[in-house]
Amino acid sequence: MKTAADAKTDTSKRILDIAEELLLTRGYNAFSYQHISSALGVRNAAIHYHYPKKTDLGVALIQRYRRRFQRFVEAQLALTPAQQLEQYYTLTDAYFERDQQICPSGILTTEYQTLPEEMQQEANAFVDEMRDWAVSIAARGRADGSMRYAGTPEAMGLLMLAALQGGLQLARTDQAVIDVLKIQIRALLGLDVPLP
Amino acid sequence: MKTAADAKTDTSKRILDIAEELLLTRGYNAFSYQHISSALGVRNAAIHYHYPKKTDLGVALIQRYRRRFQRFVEAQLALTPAQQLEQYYTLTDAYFERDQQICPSGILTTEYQTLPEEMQQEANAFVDEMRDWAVSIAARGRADGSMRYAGTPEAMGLLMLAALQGGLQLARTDQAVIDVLKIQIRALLGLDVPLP
DNA sequence: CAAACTTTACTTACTGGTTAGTAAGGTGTC
DNA sequence: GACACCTTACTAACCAGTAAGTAAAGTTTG
Repeated sequence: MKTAADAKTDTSKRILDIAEELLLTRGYNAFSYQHISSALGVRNAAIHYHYPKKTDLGVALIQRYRRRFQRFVEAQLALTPAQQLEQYYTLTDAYFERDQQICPSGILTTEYQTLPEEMQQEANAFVDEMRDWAVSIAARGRADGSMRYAGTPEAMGLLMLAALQGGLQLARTDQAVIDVLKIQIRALLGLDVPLP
Repeated sequence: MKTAADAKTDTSKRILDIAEELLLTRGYNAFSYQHISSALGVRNAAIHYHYPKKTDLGVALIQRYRRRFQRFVEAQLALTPAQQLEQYYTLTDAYFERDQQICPSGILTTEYQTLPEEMQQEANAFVDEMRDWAVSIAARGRADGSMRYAGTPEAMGLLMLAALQGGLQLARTDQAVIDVLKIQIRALLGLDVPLP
């Protein structure tokens, strides 16, 4: 009898884990099947067995992000907008603390022009989902009166997404960037700065 | 007699121009000397004659950006902060309209971990200079009363830089991003929206 | 229950293409 | 004839991807 865990082979999942690490630190064009196979202790062709083309691996990576992000969002539907923002911050910190990774949308949109079309489409969908979530935080915050800011929720959500995406990249040259941006976004939203 | 123009050979400059286009559309890791030589109609080794290592080309590119950006900043010292911001917007638009390019700091910080150390140092300096300029706009705007915003000028300048850097990348999936961000940043600075 | 097969998850060994980089030579100009 | 600016011709490394084979586990069938 097959267990649910068999659906995704252990090796298959470990390939995704290693590829994810490589994608967020080096970018899609700057990692190879060699990197993965040597990290995993198998031969090159073994990676091709699980993901025949590099495009297949790239698409699988983004799809996993999308599923994960959807669960992340759903798990926080009951939180206040301010709490949701803090969760977003926690996510951002987690990326940076793990080898100065940047967020997936940052890699995918930066390398966009060189990505195969199937990856571009997945990237579009992923960016849309992240943007929708940021906008919904801004919209709910305004609706319940907990956030006060200029402009529309659509624009404010987009600004938060863009600033944190750019911020994670800039943090590689100065790690203080993230904290400064987190505080500034709270300030622009009219939120009280949490006591240390 | 040598003219001043000979200091930088015509071919040498054209290599930089083509490399710049490739860097801002494809990224440093995703363009090769082949791309340049075929675009220029010369052989591969001719590029190596002018820039022996790819690192040399990369460093030369960033240094040219830095000189160009310094002239850009100096040419606008006399403008009001709001006018300086509009010039920054114009620069941002120019990138996007040219084959959906992104800003150099976006490429350099995203690919940062894979860049040779000499390029990393140049990139650090370049990012610092861009950041300083953004901060100075926010600072002068507050000082002369033309801009009203929450937080410190340092934080607000950094936020503008991060948002526009991220925004140029996100614009590849939705071109309306830039305009939305430009309007939102004006709003957050308490600037009147210019009439269309 | 066991022999016969099919499938899974690899391996070895390879191809053809691209990469940065080099060495040596040619050509025109001051 | 020295120098600037290129060429041809090459190397060694790496890249994604493929073909064929293998060992073990699972499945089917007599």
